[in-house]
Amino acid sequence: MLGVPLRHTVRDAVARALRRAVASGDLPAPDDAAALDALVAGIEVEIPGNRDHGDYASNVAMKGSKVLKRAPAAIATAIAKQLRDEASERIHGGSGTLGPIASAEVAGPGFLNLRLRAGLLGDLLDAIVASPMSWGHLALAPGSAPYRVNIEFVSANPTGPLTVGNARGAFVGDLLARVLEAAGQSVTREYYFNDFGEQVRRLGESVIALRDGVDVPENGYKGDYVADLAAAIPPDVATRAAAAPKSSGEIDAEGYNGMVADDEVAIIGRWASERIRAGIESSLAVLGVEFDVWRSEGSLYTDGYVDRAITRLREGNWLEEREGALWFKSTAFGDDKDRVIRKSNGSFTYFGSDIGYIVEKFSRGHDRVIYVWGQDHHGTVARLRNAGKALGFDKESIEMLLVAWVRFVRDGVEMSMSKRAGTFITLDELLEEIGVDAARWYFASRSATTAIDFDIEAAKEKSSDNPVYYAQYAHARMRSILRKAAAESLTPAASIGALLDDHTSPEAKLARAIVRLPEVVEDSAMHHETQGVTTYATELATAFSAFYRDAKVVDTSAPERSAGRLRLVAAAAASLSASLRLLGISAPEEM
RNA sequence: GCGCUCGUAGCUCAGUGGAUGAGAGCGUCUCCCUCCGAAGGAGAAGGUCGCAGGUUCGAAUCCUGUCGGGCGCACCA
Repeated sequence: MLGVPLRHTVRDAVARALRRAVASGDLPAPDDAAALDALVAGIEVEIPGNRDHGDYASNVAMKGSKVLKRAPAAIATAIAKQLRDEASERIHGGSGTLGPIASAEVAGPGFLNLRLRAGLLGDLLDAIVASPMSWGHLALAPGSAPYRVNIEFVSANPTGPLTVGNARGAFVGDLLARVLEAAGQSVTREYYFNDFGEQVRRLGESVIALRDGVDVPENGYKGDYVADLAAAIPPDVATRAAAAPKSSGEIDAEGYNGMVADDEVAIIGRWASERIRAGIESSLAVLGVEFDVWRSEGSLYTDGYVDRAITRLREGNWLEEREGALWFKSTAFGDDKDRVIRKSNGSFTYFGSDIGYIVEKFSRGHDRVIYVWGQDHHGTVARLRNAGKALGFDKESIEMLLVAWVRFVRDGVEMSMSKRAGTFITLDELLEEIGVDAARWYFASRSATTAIDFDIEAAKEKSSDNPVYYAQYAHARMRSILRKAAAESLTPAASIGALLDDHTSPEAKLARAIVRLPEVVEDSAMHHETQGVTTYATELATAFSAFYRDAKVVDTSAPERSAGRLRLVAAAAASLSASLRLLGISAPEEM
C-alpha cells in the first residue's frame, strides 16, 4: 500500500468503472475492442489545480468521446455512477475492500471530479506511521527485478580541486541517484577520471616548476594548490623522481603507454593527480556525495576494453583506416563527419576511451547508463550514442543529462572560473559560505537543464531566508509538538479513525498533502528531475503551518481529539523527513 | 554559416496540452507573539508567459517563422 501512488489506485478505479459502464450497456461498446483497451490504458488522473474540484480529476470522458460516440458529459455521468456504486459495495471480483472513490461529479466540458473515501486516506496515514522509513519508496511491480542504472557524474579531471562549477553536476547526479533509488531502481554512482596523458603531464611540470622556484609553463596550472603540492612531495616520490630521466616531452606520442612513462614529469604528475583525486573524494563526501566506482581512463586500456570495442566495431564494419588514423564511420548515422578513434601518431582520442568505457559499463550488467555532462558536451552526445548502437547496445539505454551552465556572480559581477589561471572558487569555499543543506536545496529546486545565475553574496546574506530552512523549521516544529505532547502524557492515537471524515477540515487538507509523496517520487524518477521534491517539501510545510494555526494539537482538555491529531502530525513528520532525505538534506529535531 | 538550448512578476526560478486562479521564494507595503517554536502567520501591490502566425473543443505548454541570450561544430585535453 505504501509503495503505490494513490493516483494509480484512482486510475484503476476509473478504468474498472469505464469497463463496467460498457459491460452494463450504459455506454456503447466500440466497434473495435482494441479501441476500448487503448482508451483504458491511456486513462489519466491528476490532482486539479483548483482543489475545490476534488482530490483527483480525469479527462477520460473528453478523450473517449470519439471512440465511444457519446458526448463527454454522458460518458462522465456513466462512469461516475459506477464509481459511486463501488464506494458502497465491495469491489466486484476484487479483494472485498471498498472502492477508493467517495464522490464522483461531472463538471465543465466533461471533467470527472473525484473525491477519495476518507477511510482510504486514514488507512494510508496509519501505514505511514507504522513504517515511516518505507514511506516515499515505490514498490516494484510484482515479479519484476530492480532496474539497474549506472550514473556517471562529476568526472572532473584531477588536476585541481573541485570548483563551484563542478558543484551543480555533483548535486544533480547524486539527487538523480537518490530519486531513482526511491523509485525502486538499483543505482551505481560512478566517477570517471583521467589519470594519464597531457593534463597530468602539465600538472607534473607545474609542480616541478614551483618546487624549483621557476615560472610555471604557459599551459601549466597556477593555483595556490600547486604550490602546496610542490611543498608536500613525500621523500619516496622525490627520490624516484630524482632518479628518473627528465621529461622527454614526447610521451604523448606513445599513446596510452604514456601512463606507464617513468620520467620525472610523469612520476610527479601521477602523484599530484592522485593526491588531488583523493581531495576531491573527501570534498564530495562533505557534500553527501559518495561514489560506488572510481574508474580511471587508463584502466580501460590496460583491461582491454578499448581493444574489445574496436574489435566489435571492426566486425560490424564501422571502422576505416585513413591517412594513418583509425576512424569510426559516424556519417553512417547522420553525423556530419567521421570521428577519429586512434590518431595517426598512434595515441587514442577521448572518443577512443569513451567507446571502451561503454563496453565496460554494459559488461557489468547495467540496463541503462546515464551520463551527467556539462551543456558544453552536447556536441558529443549523438556520436557516442551512435557508437553505442554500432557496438550492439540499445541506443535508448544510453542517456545524457546535460546540466546547464551556472553563471557565478558576486555582487552582480560575473566571476571567471579557470583552474589554470587559479581564478576559481572551490567547492569547499562555497560550502563554508552557504552550507551543504542550502546548496543542495538550491540546485535541487532548479531544473538541471536551465541556465541559472548564482549570486554568492546574495546566497550568503539570504541564507536565513532560504526556503530550505522553512521546510526544516516545519519539521523541527512537528517534532517539538510530539515531544511536548509526550511530556504532557498525551500519546498519538492508535488510528487516524474518523478524523478525516470532513474533507474541508484542516486535518483532511494536511492529510492530502502528506499522501502525495509517492507521486512526487514517481514523477521525479520518470522525468529525471528533482525540483518537484523541493516543491513538495515546501507545500507540505505550508499545509502543516495552516493546520498548526487552525488546529490545536496538544490539548489536555480534549485528549481524544489531541491523540488523533498527534498521529496526523507523526505522519506529516514522516513524510517531510522522507522528502528531505530524498534531497540529502538533514531533518533537524530542533533548530 | 550549421546545430543544440533557453527567453514566465523588480530579482532568482517552478509550471511544458486542460476547467471561473500562470505559482513559489526573495524584495516592497500593511497587520499579528499574555496563545502547542515569529527561522512563523494573515493580507496588498507587481505578469501582453520575447514577438508574429498556425494546429484544436482548449496553448505559457505543440508546430513554423522571427528577435534576443548561452553553448557546440578538432587527428585539443
